[in-house]
This record gives sequence, C-alpha cells and structure tokens, in this order.
Amino acid sequence: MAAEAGDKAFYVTTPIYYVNDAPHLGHAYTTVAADMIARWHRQRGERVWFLTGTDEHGQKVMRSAEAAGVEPSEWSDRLVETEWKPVLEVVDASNDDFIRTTEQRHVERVQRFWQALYDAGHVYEGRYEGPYCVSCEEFKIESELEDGQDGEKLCPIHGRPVEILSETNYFFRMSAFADRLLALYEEHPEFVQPESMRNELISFVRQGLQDLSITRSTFDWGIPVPWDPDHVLYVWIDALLNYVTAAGYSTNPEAFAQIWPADLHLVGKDIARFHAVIWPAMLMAAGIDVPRTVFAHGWLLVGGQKMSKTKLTGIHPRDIVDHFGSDAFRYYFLRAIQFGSDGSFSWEHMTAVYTSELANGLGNLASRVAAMVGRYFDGTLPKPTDHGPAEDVIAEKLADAARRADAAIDRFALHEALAATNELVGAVNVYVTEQEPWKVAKSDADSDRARLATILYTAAEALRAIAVLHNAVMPKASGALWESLGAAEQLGALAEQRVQDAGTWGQLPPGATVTKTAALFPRLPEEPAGS
RNA sequence: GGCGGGGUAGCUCAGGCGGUAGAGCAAACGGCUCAUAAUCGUUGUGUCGCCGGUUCGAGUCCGGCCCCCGCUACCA
Repeated sequence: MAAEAGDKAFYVTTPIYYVNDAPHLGHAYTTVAADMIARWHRQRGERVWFLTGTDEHGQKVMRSAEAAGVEPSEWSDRLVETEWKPVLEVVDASNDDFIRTTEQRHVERVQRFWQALYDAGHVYEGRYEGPYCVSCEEFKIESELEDGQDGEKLCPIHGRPVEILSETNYFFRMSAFADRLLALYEEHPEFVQPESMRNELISFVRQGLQDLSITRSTFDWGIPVPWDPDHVLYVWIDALLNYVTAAGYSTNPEAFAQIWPADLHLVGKDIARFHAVIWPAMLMAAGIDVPRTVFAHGWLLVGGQKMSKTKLTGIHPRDIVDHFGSDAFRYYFLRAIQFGSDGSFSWEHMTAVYTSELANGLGNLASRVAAMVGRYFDGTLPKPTDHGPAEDVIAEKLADAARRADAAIDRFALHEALAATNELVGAVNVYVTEQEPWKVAKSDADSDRARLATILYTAAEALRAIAVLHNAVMPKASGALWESLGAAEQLGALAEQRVQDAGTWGQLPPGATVTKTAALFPRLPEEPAGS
C-alpha cells in the first residue's frame, strides 16, 4: 500500500491469548473480527498494523506445565507452535505481527516501562493481603471462593478453609488516575464501546480506584522486576504492555510513532476493564498516549451458555472450518451476531445461514451469471448498451450498500456491513429473475441482444462490487469470484480495490473474460463432520 | 443487596416518541428454468414474562411480581 511516510498506521489488536489451553471459538471470533476490520482498512488504502499474539506467563501456565511434566517455557513453545499459530491459518487471519510475552523484545521493553514508572514514583512497596490456600500454595480471589459452614470461605479446589495471608509486593498508584480516567470517558465517549460497557466502567471508576499490586514473589514464571529480582511482574501488567512493546516502545521511536496509539483494541467483554481502566492508567503514568478505542464484544453462547471446556461446549475452530470452510466461518460469526452483543451458535443455525445466504444466495448468483455469459456471449462480458430504469435501480442499490457498509465499519457494526452487502445480493437475484435473460436470449433481434447484454453486464458489475465489499470477510471466495469475473486482469488485484470506490458504477470493463468456476460455496455434505 | 441489560412468531432477533405487531430463516402454495433440487412471488401463525393501573386506545407509560444475564477490582 502506498502510504505517505509519516502517516500513522491504523493499528488494531486482539488480546494476546493465554496459552493455558488450546484455542476455542471465542478466541477465533475475536481474531476474525479484528481481521475483517484490518482488511477493510487496508482496502481503504490505509496503512494497517494488525497485531495478535500469546500471553505466556503466570501461575496458571506454570501449573499446566507442571501437570504436563515440562518446563513452562517448553509448554508455551509447544502450544504456540501446535495450536495458537496454526489457528490463525485456520481462520485465515492476516496479522502483521505476532508477539509472545516470552520474547526478548517484550521482556526488555516491559522492564524498561516499569523501571521508568518506578523511577517516577508511580510504584511503591507495600503489603498485599488476601485469601490464600495452603494446598494450592496460592492466593485466591474472593469471587471464586465457596461458602463453608459458619461463614468460612473454602478453596474451590481443595474444599478447605483459606487463610488470610499477606506478602510484600509492589503497587502501582492507580488510585491517582481515577479522575483522569473519568475525564477520558467523558471527553471521548468513543473510548470504551459499546455504550453499555462504557456505563459499567464509569460507575466502577466512580466508586474510586485502589492501587494495584503488580508483582508476585511466590513463584517465578514471569518477567523479573528490574529493581527487585525476588519478584516477577503480575501477568496482566506484563501482558497489557504487548500492545506497545510490539510496536517498538522505547527502542524504536520512529516506528513507534507510526503505529501508536492503537486505533482499536478488540477484546471480549470479560477483559474490558483491564483494557479500559488499568491499561490507560498505566499509559498515563508513563506519559504515553492512550488508545483511541477499546471495543468489547460479546460472548458466543452454545445452548444458551457461555462456551466452556468443562461443559463440553469449548469447540475448536477447526471443527467448524473443516466442515464449512474459513470464509463461511468468518461470515457466519460476523453476520449472525450483532457485534458487541452475545450471540448463539449452533450447527443448525450455521448450516441454515450457509445454505441460504452463501450457497443459494451469493454462490448461486455468481454461478447463474457466469453460466449465462458463457452460454450467450462465449464468456466475454458484453457492452451494456441498453441501460435503463431497472439498471439504475441496481446501480443505486449498489452505491447505497457500499456507503452503508463503509459507514458501519466505523461504528464497528460489522454485522450491518455484511447485511448491506447481503441485501444487494438479494436485489440482484430479484433483478435477474425479473429480467428473464434466458427468455430475451431466444431472440436474435438487435434490441433483444442489447437487452440481454445489458442484463448480464449489470449482474456481473454488481458481482464485481460484491467481491470488493465481501473481500474483508471472505477473502477466498471473493478472490475466486474476482477471478471468475475476469476482473483481475482488467482492474488489478482484488485487495487493491478501494472500498470507497466500490459503489461507483461501471468499473468492470466489457470484454472481460467471465468463467464459470467451481461453486463458491458448495452444498454441504449431509452430516456435520464434528458431530 | 445495589446498579444495568433482557424476557415479542417454530428458531435468531427488530420495534419500543402509545393507535389492535415486524424481518430473516424454517413451513405451505404458485411462477420460472439461466443457476449449486437453484431462483422469484404469495401466505399463515403470535394471551409481545405475570398481575394491576393511567388512557378512547399499551409490547410501547406507571406500580408490583416472576425468571435469565452482566457489573459490584487484582483467573487469564
């Protein structure tokens, strides 16, 4: 992409995923949403930086590694290579970088960050006090404790009473930033989205903030605290920094200035607070710009419940992609769920959407148009010499769909962007049916040939725009459609087509070679592969 | 307990500034035959969570109640 030197890139991130376990649909959902946004911005001609990665420190990873009988670093390496990196291929993610919190570039920069805050007086030594389970050898959090007899609090794993212990560790003076955070939410309503999450966080911060304990000394799988080697940094405090360490914080100011601040941190709603309270407070303390927007999406529900391994609803993305393909995976989750709200997933619903909208809708439209150009014009796109009112309607709908889709992306209404394009597909199917080109084709009269040519051109030109508008969600199928329209040799690579121009009528030049290719979305085998 | 969101056709959800309910999918019927048994058209259906109130008239406003979910700080 030709971007002026000095242009700031559009920087979008997913959370870095905790390597405690294998990826499930929830992770893939976030990745795919971020990926669509990244691809869309690239197709606006913007320079884009799309980051994802893995979070590898902390007690849970250490315990998982222990349970597997290997060192934490070995455990992480294995999961990253066999699960987390491969799943990006599975869902067709186009990330520009992948950061691991165990990488040297991250560790060094994190240490530099905290040393700076320590030097500036934002960190002090204090005592952390909390419920501790002797059997687990770790501190517990209030919310996970179970109630025992006469008010005792029990460890959920061992069922035995917890003790209140304290340890010395370091605290970040987060309490000092409450007012500045509230001012941020006030002055930049777009900082936390959706609105409901913003309200929740405002009421949370209004209650006042406590200082945050940022180090642990009871285990060592973490980044060493530079001024006190007996401590490691608390995972969150290390993990959040990935967004700046990957961007070159503290070592590469030129690169950093072109990427930071992040335009969008996409997160699940369960970790919104870390991203919209703790994270900006850390950045404020360091004198670094805060990100522009933290968007919290909803959860995927299976059978009405949040997905979880223990309830056997932790579906692996590959299970679905193997059956439906990566394009359909991406399309379904971004189209069927209002982005920001929780959404239900079921094989049945996904099958219904695939069949109706992709196979019978878009796929069949592409197929019938290509077949007719082949049959009636030997595969050469004819000139539309009889453009009339019916064609104007299609041209207008196309322009409208392109406008709506582009505007929807800026509101993170990904489902609306897809709905706009899907409606266009429907309109073109209606148009083709009403114009009855197969009947017009029965006559060799010049006026009928002109009409036939115009009908097929119109449908093909609409498909051209549909390929452009759907490229960010379904890069494979859109690319196949692009090829089938003969657009590549005429207009250049699909990825180079600007979404802003997608709605301009008449781009696909007559003379293009239209080929009927394999079905874009083949009919599915009877039984879902994974069920 | 407090705060917030939600309970609407078989399914997923819109509407929610009051005027006897909508979309998509699924279903039924009809048209068409270029196409992936596809496409197009037509059609139905709903005690709009429960009870009461205001009103000529209430999913839509008020009061009460029932159920579900989220937040109420250090699991990522």
